[in-house]
Amino acid sequence: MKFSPKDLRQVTVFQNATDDDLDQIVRNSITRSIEEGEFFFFQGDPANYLYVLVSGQVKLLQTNPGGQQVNLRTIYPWQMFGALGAVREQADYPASAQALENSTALAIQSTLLHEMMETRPYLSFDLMLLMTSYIQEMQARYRELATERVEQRIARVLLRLTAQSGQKTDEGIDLAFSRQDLAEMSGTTLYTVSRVLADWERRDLVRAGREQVHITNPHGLVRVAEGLEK
Amino acid sequence: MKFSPKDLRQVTVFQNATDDDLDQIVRNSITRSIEEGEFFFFQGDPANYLYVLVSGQVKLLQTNPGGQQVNLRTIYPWQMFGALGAVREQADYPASAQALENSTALAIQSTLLHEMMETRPYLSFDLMLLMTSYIQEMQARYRELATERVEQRIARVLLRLTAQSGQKTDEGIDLAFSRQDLAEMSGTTLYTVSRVLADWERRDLVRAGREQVHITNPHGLVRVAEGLEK
DNA sequence: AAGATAATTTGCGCTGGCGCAAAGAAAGAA
DNA sequence: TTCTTTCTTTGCGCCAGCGCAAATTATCTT
Repeated sequence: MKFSPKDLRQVTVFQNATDDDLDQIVRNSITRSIEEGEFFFFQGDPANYLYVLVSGQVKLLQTNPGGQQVNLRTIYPWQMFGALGAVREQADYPASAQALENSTALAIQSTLLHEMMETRPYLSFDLMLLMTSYIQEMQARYRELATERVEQRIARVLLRLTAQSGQKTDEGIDLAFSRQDLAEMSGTTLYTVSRVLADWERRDLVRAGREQVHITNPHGLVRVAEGLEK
Repeated sequence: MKFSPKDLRQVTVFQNATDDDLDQIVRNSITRSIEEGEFFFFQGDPANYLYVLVSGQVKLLQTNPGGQQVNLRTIYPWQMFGALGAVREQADYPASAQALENSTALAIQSTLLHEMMETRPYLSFDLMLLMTSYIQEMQARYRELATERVEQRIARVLLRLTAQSGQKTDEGIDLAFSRQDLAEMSGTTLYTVSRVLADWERRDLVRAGREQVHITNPHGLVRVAEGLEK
């Protein structure tokens, strides 16, 4: 997986970086490729690197003491991950990062980031803006989990995924996720996801396949997410 | 409610500020006092100010389209709030801020903050650190809500409140919150909170009164939060 | 002290969603 | 092709937690 320093400008936090900055980052970083199912890092590991995904797809997940998992977010190319641990000195990653498909990422030393932040105000500012958007998203998801019922939450997950990664075809939108994935993303179980999708299929909102959801009626799905339907 | 600019150094984000900076902030800000139950701002208002609580207690809450509320966080003196909206230009507050008791806060113009951030790198850096800690907290709470049952979540809320504001007396810890408050904080209903507290009282973990919870056995409560009990 | 108000408790019935288990379907391996 | 693995569906029973309603208790007024 080849890329040039300037590709890094697609990363929101690096959009204001100089060419020199980008060169320096790439020179001092390493490229890591891992296969589907493997992990870039685990929750609790010392956060010595922060990552920029170059290709593939990565999910961030948290595990509770009992071993249950929650999906926090899915990472797409040129998004940063692992930054939460890496911005603090001596911190640990608060989540694990698992590749959903064969993936390549640039691993940037946390210490390098710290050094750069000292002399480049744009960096902490842009990082701060990124963090605020994450907070807002987490707050919204928290509210949804606390107040909305499963059907709505699954609908929201599908709509969010559509915005992030949906492949638009002539007739609707294709999403490639298993029932288990969707369950972790919406805070429910794969059984319930399966039943809900089956119901939606009867109502001609989606067509569901193995590790695949095809949204035929996005507008109807929005109505479900709003709680208007039913 | 009188205070001097130097008091602002208790605010984590201002701990590295110069005396001049603090003077300038106070000179360009206004002090707002409101009574219990009133709001400093509402979700959706344009975020023209960010606040520092001087005295009292404020809760941040989000309302969904259907009108249901979720408690996001409780603010104590010398904590900042409303910053999430205020750091972005032209943004709205993502939550409402309601006084839990008569409260006074310093209202700092968002534009002033923006200006200061341009020339004072420590500001965006410290804000960024603050934001990362919020994210981690929200992620943890999200995970709890998704994977843990009500009893555990209420126990965690009580323990979190203990750490933040608990008045330690000879025999345990006093917390002043209504069943409704605790319900909103743990994502459940006041009925369930009432029943759980009644059960805990039988098991000598707490003593409950009107708008009051007295934790007699914090260690036992930790066991409940961990899911070990029962 | 009596009345008004607000917070809390608790009985009761209900249901949304969980999760086991077994069967079916799709994809991959040999 | 056949076997294996992985994902998905669905019947079934169950229960945690919800929420109404009515009673009880605490606090505040006058």
